[in-house]
Amino acid sequence: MTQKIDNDALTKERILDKAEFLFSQKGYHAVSVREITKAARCHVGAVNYHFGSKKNLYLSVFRDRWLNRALRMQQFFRDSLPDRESPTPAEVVRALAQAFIGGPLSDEERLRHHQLMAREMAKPSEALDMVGEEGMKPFFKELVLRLGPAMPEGIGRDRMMLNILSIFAQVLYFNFARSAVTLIAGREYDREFNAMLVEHIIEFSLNGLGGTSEESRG
Amino acid sequence: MTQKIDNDALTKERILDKAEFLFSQKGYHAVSVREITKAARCHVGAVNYHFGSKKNLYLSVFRDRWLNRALRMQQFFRDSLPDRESPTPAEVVRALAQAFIGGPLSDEERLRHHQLMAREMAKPSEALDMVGEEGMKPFFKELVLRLGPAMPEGIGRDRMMLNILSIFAQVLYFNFARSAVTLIAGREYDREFNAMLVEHIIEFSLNGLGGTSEESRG
DNA sequence: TTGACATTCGAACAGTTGTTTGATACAAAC
DNA sequence: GTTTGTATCAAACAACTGTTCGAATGTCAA
Repeated sequence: MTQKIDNDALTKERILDKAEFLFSQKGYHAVSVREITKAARCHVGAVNYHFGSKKNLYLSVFRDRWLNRALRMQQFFRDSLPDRESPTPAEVVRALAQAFIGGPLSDEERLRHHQLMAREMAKPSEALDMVGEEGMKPFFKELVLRLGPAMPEGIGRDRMMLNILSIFAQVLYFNFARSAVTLIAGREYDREFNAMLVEHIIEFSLNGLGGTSEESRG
Repeated sequence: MTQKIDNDALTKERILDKAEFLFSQKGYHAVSVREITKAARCHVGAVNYHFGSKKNLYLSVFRDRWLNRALRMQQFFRDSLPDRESPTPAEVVRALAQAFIGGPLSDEERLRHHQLMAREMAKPSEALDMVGEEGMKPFFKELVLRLGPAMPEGIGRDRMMLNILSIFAQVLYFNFARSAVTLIAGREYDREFNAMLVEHIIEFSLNGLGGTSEESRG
């Protein structure tokens, strides 16, 4: 009764995958259900059958895809930290940047991930509430705890949050604003440029954090 | 023959204004012509009469509104620079950040401005080409010229561009991602928080630039 | 007043939107 | 075999999309 053998779950999964791709590329309203089903090689009713509505399909993308990836990146970040008790801020920032720029995600996955989030930030929906509570907030709290004790003394909680946000700002920007960066920098996102970006964000962020370490020359 | 006396030009201007507001808030596809005309208190045909098409209305928003504001901010930046021959990178960055965060724009104008651009970067259209060529590229070239001679020696052109992009990344982010920042930071964008943001971006950017000055405590 | 003009209005256009429905196919349980 | 539950498919739904059209309106020049 649950599923046939093969094509059943696959159809739902195909829809989810194509929907995520198209939503990330064009945004919610610019993508029609028919465009999704065409890409997923199924019929229009399939979306409402499997997900109830277009809106719910969009939420499912965040629940079943985005959140998983976010947690994977967070785990990668923890595994990248040195074994010692209290890593230096520099080490935390480096692990953070590497997890979110390099990390466990393929280039294409990362592009989807950050474009979806950028759109969600530009016009928040229930999706942001959900992944915000279950994915972003807890991780942010964790970051504050890790960075807190070792930060330049006297720095306020507010100031520290802003620092972390500035790091995410760059990670997000250099992913979702690729076209503008390409236009301005006159460079494509090839392997070499990607590597340069990683190094730049790490260095810029380490310095920005307060120049707490000479490790910034990475 | 050209215009009536009053309501003529005003209708076109009202459409442009409401269109800009709605486009910046929801994005191109999420806004219907009827929604715009309803907000502008005119009739559906008015858009096609005055602008030809919805797409052209969108382009007009960038041509007649966005570009003007960009140029105004750039001029404000120049006027903020000290009179001396070659301002230090710190002075340039400070003038830059202040022009784009504070500057000649009202809070609401700035919000519109950066949200429009963020959307355009997420999915570029002809609009980005246009304002890219006429607004962004020339200003970027100017920045490179101003910063170039005084930067930490040996820094590559590429690296310098990335530094500037990282500054813009923050300016853009803290404007278009207000909801996420509010969610994470637990603070509204009140006057106090805005002031803190300005100071943070300047400090973070000055440090990120390479810690070239102790002025960073500004 | 007359004519020319630009603008407004209301209605309608054809096309697309998300969603619903009923028929059909198919596998597993009885 | 029959029954049961699930998935696929095609057709249709009403609502909305951007755009076009012709009549009406108001304003200026002659």
